[in-house]
Amino acid sequence: MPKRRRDLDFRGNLQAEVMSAIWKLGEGTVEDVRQQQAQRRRSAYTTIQTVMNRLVERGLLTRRRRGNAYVYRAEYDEGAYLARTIGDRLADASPEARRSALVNLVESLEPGERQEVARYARRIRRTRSKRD
Amino acid sequence: MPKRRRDLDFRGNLQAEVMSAIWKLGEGTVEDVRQQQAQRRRSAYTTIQTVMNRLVERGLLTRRRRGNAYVYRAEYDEGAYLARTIGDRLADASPEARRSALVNLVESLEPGERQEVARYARRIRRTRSKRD
DNA sequence: CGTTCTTCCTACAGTTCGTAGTACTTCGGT
DNA sequence: ACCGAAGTACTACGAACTGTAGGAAGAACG
Repeated sequence: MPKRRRDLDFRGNLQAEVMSAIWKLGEGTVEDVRQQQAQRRRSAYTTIQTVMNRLVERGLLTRRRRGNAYVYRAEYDEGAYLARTIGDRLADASPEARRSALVNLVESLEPGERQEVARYARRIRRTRSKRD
Repeated sequence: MPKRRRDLDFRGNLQAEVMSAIWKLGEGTVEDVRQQQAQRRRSAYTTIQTVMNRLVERGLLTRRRRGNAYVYRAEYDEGAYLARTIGDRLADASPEARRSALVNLVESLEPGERQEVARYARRIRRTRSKRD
């Protein structure tokens, strides 16, 4: 009987859409998020509400009252969330796969990003070598 | 009504366990995979079989006959799979989040890995700068 | 043939997701 | 003080995914 709960993570498309909207807006009400959807395929108010409350239950969003309504915000910013889920994946992998994935990853970066990664890596190295 | 299918991806624990076993073994039969489970919580033969066949349906495993039984192998090696799912995540993220996640990621690497990443990044840069 | 290994097909209950209706609450007016 | 609009809470439901596995049936061997 399935009972897991990968702690932080969401699989659904709508959930991803909601998180994405909140990250973009910084914070927002149910209606705000709803307005972010293309007017064509806009969900019912209650649909978004349900999804958002489920995300609150799971600790991905928090909400606080503002007047009559609730304003939701993300518990983690997008970068942190991303880093975390990626880190989890890497953590579960074998060392070889990890290595291989990193190489692939570097390969896929934009030149600017690659440069920044390299620079940052070097910086850490310099900083830490003083202490070791 | 949920209809998605994130193409390549699996969420279940048992599925992850199976993939992991196959990656470790290189290839294997249902029984081989089953033997990889701790004897305590070993699933029924048919349970593993079902899961493996579902993974075949989704293109994560392939199988071919060997005598009476089927031998399963992974369609993608672990590194490729990992790189791919991570790449997908990064692709969906905003540029800032992407950047931030990469920095976090570099931070979390082992010194050796970090060095390798930096070296590899530099190598690509050198190689490609000749052409630009 | 009977036993054994395996496969195929079928089933089922627990969970997540998307979707939304209904009924209640609360606030800003009139 | 009463009404309508906005928002919330609660409830529901079907589809998909998962883990779990039983039973029928085929191939293989003694």
